[in-house]
Amino acid sequence: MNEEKKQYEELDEETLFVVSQTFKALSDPTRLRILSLLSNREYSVSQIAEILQLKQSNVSHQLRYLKNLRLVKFRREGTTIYYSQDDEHVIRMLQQTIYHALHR
Amino acid sequence: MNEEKKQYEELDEETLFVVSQTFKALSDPTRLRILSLLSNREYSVSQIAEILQLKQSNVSHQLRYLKNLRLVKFRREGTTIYYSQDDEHVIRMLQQTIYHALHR
DNA sequence: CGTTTATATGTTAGTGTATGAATATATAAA
DNA sequence: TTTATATATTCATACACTAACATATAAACG
Repeated sequence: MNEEKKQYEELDEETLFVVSQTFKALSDPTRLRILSLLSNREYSVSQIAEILQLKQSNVSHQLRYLKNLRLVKFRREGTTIYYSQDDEHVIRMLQQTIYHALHR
Repeated sequence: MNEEKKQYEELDEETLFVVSQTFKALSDPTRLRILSLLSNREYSVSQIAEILQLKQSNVSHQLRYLKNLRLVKFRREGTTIYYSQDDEHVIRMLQQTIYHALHR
């Protein structure tokens, strides 16, 4: 009745950090909206700001955050920078969870 | 070159809230460790605290948090309360993400 | 009832995060 | 090279979150 505790193998710290970071990226409504938008196709920063009614600086902040986690990528075209999603797994997870939330 | 903005249908606020809440639950390392532990089988509060080396009050707080989101459930046996996971979808998502993090 | 054990809750200090205003940088066009 | 446009960054601030300690509640049992 006492030995049963011993079996569980803990997650290593590195994995724990990566996983929690990933979920943290998805825990903010603004980032969720941006990622959800980008799951379809690429958009420029100003397009994102206009569509989602956000300040440009806010969009830039969140895109940097997402870029650091390699959840989005970008390409430049003149002065315009187009962002798109860069992690199929995360996008799939997001869409599944949205579906799940809509059909509860 | 201007009309392409109009198509995107925004997530409604309720869904956005539910989804971000769910991910927020998973964004904290302590809650992740607890949920990961509970994905196998049920454990009492004191067992969780001992296995994960957490303060009892901390475990209780996190369990209440997870319970409010219906991610865990519990049953009482005398003074002991056993908690177990209560959302297959979230557990699956967690395990997939752990797997993904381990094999990158 | 009083005591012990298991769990829950209130409170608070420290830390982290999201946002916006102002400003800087970068590219293109004139 | 000046000007306009798009994006990034810096800085300040308000707010949220985590974890710990202290305390309360609830059940079991003598």
